[in-house]
Amino acid sequence: MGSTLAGVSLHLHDTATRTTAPFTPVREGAVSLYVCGPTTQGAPHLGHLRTFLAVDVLVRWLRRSGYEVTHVRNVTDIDDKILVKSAEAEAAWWAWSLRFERDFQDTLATLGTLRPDYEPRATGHVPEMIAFMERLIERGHAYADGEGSVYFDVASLPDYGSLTRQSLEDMLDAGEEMEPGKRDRRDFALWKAARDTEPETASWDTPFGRGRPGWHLECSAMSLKYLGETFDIHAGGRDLRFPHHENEQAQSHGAGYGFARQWVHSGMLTVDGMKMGKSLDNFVSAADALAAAPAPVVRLALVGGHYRANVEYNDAAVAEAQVVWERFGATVRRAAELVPGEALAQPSADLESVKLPEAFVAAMDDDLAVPEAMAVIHREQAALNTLLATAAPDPTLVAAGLGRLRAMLDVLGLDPIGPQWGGDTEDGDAAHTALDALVRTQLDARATARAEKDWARADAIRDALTAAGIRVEDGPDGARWTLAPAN
RNA sequence: GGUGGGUUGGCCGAGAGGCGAGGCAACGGCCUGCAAAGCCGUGUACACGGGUUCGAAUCCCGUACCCACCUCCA
Repeated sequence: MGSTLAGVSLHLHDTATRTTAPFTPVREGAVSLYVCGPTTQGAPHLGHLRTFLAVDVLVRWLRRSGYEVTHVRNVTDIDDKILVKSAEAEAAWWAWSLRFERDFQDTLATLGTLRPDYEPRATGHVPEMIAFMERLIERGHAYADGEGSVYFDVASLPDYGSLTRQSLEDMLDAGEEMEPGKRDRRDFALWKAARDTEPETASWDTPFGRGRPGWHLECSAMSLKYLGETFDIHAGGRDLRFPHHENEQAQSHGAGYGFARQWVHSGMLTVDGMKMGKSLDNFVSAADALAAAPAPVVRLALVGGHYRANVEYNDAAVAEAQVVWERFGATVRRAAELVPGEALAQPSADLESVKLPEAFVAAMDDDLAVPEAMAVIHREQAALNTLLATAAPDPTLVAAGLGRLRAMLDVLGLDPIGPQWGGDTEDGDAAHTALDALVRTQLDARATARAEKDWARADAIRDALTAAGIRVEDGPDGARWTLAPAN
């Protein structure tokens, strides 16, 4: 690790400049990355997950490239909707929030994502937010309305709108109702005054009155605390660009901080071409998706496209991912059987020493061109399959090909026998060992029948195994078996 | 109305001035006792109309349609 950093190779697209340029972090060899995490108002759906999966691939690639990555993903654990929904459910807002925070974390773990280095909660950073607001007020970019709310003075910041290229005049046209405490309807809330209808636990005392965090402010405060005044990458879903990211940037620039040097925005997950979401009621919950297909298949369906493009999610896409995933697994397992000793249970860490094919590196370095990288993976897989089809494949060559294939798949979090999918537990499992012994007796009987050219008996045995969900494959070195896919 | 993105073969999906990325499906072949798996081959596609060029899916002009954000949204 670390040695691959010779020269800048990764090029990343920056939403702010709309260009793809060489990536150079503030601190050589280290990358600081902030991503807007979930608002824990409800169960995760696939649209939410797509962003975090895209970031996961980015983090994996940065680490694989030798960077030391600090990955921070916040949890918005208090907001209007959390209060409304928890009240409707007659639950404490904080219990409601934690429930879905855990749901998100469990789901992301199921999908094989690496844990962020920290997942700060908004409610844990009230003092930092107060300090941030005081600083903004001092510098003339914010004002308190005297009722407990604090607003950002949009007109005070010349570069407001620069991230999304919107002019202040145009924003006036989008007619939003003027809230009483605002000086200008385009101003946004940094801090929201407590309301009588809301629980006592949902507000905090501040010099400006009692209230609770505004959505935008928390991200500026938390990124400052954990990543510093200037950090490398701010990531998030494309739909967050305005107002959220624009407002975050306004706050941090207004406070005199460099803030994010680069913006990475992922495309939306779509259904029939339209953004998956609650408002259209076209979303697929993570739970439903994971009940319908294995986790790695869902993962493949979500990370297989380019991160900046929209990804269409439907039954056909899942079915295709399923086929591709099974083929990856079949090739990797067949190859692993031929590599002596440790290779079977080779931990992912060892894959880091594998030299990746240049075409794969070039694809990933080109703004994470996963579809192109996939093409390289398929080529490597075909070559390995060809090798495996020969009578007595050279184990050294098999090991090399297997290492390359697994290492590439691992970058996408899709190594079929990697630790995130439980490793190669199938072979260590007692039930599997017993089943293997039983199936072997059947296969031996079939081999005898075949040797005697008793095709009827041989086929009857195979049919019985097939009916039991066992797929028989004849190869140059005899028959092998696999469990037919469950889904 | 403003801002940004898009329209590629049966389906999905890259590419971005000259060589048909890749995947799924289909068909054909090889292998096989037959299968399965695997391998090989087969598709001349780039919304429409003009233009630039020796050459355009790729550049320019125009048109149509779609999507996202501009309000909470990953």
